[in-house]
Amino acid sequence: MGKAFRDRASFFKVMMGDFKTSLRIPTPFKKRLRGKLRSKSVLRSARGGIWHVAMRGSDRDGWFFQRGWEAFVADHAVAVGDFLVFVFDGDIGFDVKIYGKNGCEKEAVVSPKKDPSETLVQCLPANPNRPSTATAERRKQFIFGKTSSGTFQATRRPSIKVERESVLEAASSTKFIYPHFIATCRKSRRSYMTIPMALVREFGLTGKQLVILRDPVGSSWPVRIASWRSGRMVFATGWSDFYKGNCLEDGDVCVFEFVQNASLIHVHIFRAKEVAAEMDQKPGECLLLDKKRMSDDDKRNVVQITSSFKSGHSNFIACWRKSRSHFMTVPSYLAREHKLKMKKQTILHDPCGKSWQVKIRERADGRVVLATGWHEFSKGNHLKEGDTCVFEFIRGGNAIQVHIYRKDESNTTAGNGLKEEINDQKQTLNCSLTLLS
DNA sequence: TGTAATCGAGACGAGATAGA
DNA sequence: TCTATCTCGTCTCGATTACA
Repeated sequence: MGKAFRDRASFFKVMMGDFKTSLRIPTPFKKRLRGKLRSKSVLRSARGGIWHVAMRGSDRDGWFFQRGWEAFVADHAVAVGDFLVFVFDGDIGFDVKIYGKNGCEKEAVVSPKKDPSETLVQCLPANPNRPSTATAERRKQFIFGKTSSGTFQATRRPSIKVERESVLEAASSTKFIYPHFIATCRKSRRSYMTIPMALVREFGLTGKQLVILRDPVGSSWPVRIASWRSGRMVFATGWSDFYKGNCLEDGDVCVFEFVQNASLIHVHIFRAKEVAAEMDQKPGECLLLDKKRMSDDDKRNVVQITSSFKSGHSNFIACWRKSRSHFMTVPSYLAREHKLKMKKQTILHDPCGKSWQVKIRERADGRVVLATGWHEFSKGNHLKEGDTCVFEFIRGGNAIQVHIYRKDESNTTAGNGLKEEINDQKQTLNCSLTLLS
């Protein structure tokens, strides 16, 4: 067990009176840390999310958590009589533990607030010129793809359950200040955790032997970094202690946030069971292809779509590119699920209702692609670089409804009631295309 | 224009090995 | 014997290149 909660500056507050809009910081605490506290601070809850709060006030009238505090209160259902412990991390903010009136620690009620404009953008693509880093993220997307049957069918991962998609989404949607990577815990990896090569290169980890992992409750865990013969770098000795000490389970998602130039790594934990319970009523979401290759605009565009697009059918999203002008790869598990290899051809329905016959080809490496006919579909629907297509398998997979989200149109709606506008976008698009034709 | 082959990189499961 | 650590082979994809 590493450095514990009690070893850092901290204070506690019992929630009384008008605590929902602002919270007074004890004056002695403020004086003690004079110069160390920032006007913009962050609160980290035990479940791993981050809330940004502004610190306002004066030495005469006292200092308060204000803007942003209200959201923290709401997200954690903080109530009168709750007991909160704030532990200063010595840098940017506080780790917060919340105890209810029954004396037990409370869990967060909802996921940290999402900001579609920033989601996905802060995950570190260490070197955008290297396709391999995109591959890593891309693979995660495929691994967590959803089928209409609600289970995953990746060949090598037959037992993965649907909650993993949710917990990964919750982790991906949370804002983090520093470069970070996201990894799913598995029993088979309880004794080590692979570090993406992008981060290894970015932080020069090859020369490092020890890092400190800080868990959500503020405990520090020294973990050795091992370099394997394959070139892979992993959290080795010490990781299993962290795994057990934080009661990690198969499917839980950890976000490793590299602070202080990677000598200290904050680990945010998203428990699969908890997130799955929250997401129970959330219908199937889309599978996104190779988001790391996208521009920031495209990412924002797609995030808006994924947050608004709901379907009971299996589906996937792809950004249109010149390299995909002649064929479009279908994720392998969806191809298997709908037996596309046997079908040889399928029907694409565009947003105008027009049908396009497209041949299905199996490439030598086993990949299934939309081939002859796809190019005509692209031209006929005026697809351009950056446009986003959602492929929804309908009629038992015998046809595919293609929803098109124009890059230009999406950009113009950014920031203004996005969800409602995106929901209406299909209709707008249908009208504009009807006019064009 | 359309299709196929190849490459590179990393995730992952399974199994081997080392050590307590 | 059990657990931790390490290695290997398989799988996946987009990009690139070659060819018809």
